[in-house]
Amino acid sequence: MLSKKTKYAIKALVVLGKNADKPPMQISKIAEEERIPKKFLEQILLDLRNAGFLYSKKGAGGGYSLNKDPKDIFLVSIMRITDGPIAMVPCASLNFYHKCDECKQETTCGIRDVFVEVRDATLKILSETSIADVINRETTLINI
Amino acid sequence: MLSKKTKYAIKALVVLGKNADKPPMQISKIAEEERIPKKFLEQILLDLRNAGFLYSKKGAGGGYSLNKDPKDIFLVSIMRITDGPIAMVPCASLNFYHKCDECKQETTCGIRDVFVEVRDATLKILSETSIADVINRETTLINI
DNA sequence: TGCTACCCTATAGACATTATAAGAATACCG
DNA sequence: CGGTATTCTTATAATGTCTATAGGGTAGCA
Repeated sequence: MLSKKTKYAIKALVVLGKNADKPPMQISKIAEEERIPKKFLEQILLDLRNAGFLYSKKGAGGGYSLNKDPKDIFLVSIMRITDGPIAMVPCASLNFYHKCDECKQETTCGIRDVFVEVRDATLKILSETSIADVINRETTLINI
Repeated sequence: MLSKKTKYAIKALVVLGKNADKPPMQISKIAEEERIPKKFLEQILLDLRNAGFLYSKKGAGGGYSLNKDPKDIFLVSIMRITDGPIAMVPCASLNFYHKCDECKQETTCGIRDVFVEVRDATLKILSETSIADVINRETTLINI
């Protein structure tokens, strides 16, 4: 399951992506528009900023704005910051690998083999889909 | 993330699949071989039995055996029993759907749209892979 | 009858997720 | 320069789920 943290992160980035040409947007405005608890969002945006996705400005008229082109922010990167591993089992994770406690022989584990396949299928989609794509999907969906 | 419950369930079914032609296998033996806490495994096997995947026999010489052909037990079915939804967001789940609290318009949600795609890719693999396939993968991996 | 092994319910323990609190630090603006 | 707006930081409360254990009940077999 995707954590709420990640879902909120994506939603915030989408809003900021739509807002790209305007002045910085305040936490409270994003929180209100997307119905996200403000203080929780505050932490999330900070993580995204520390990861280099956002630019922040303090003081009056401050707020957050994207630090990258929405085309260059992929869902997989966001998820790895906020949720961690993409794979469903730790032993199949590329970036957050660790051995399963009870596994005897990882190299010949059929379960792992299947979930590596699942991971790759998931990864393909998530590493090809950017914030810009999500925004495009929304406008496409509206016109159906 | 896959729960340990599900991983244990798959491991148990794989062992029982390899053991298909022999007399029933006791919980304690499965637990020992696969390094699964016995009492926890007990619950899991009960779930699988109630779902019709296992046959159980009480008394001396009793134990568990498969109630279906390993070819007909697919990972997706096991996961739905032990973990629940396959999708990463509840609003993209087929069997465990429920609305996201903060979502305003589900039909035009780009996030949901992406994760429906991820779900389908995952589902394709998990609903085509059976316990027999997992066993086959293991023997194939050994010969590499 | 006694042993073996499954069956069932309850609950404890550990951990992660989600959210809130309170204030510090910084930037803008009159 | 002082006040206000806003982000930044750390701590911690609240909740929930996952994992595991406990303890006894029940059915079958010799």
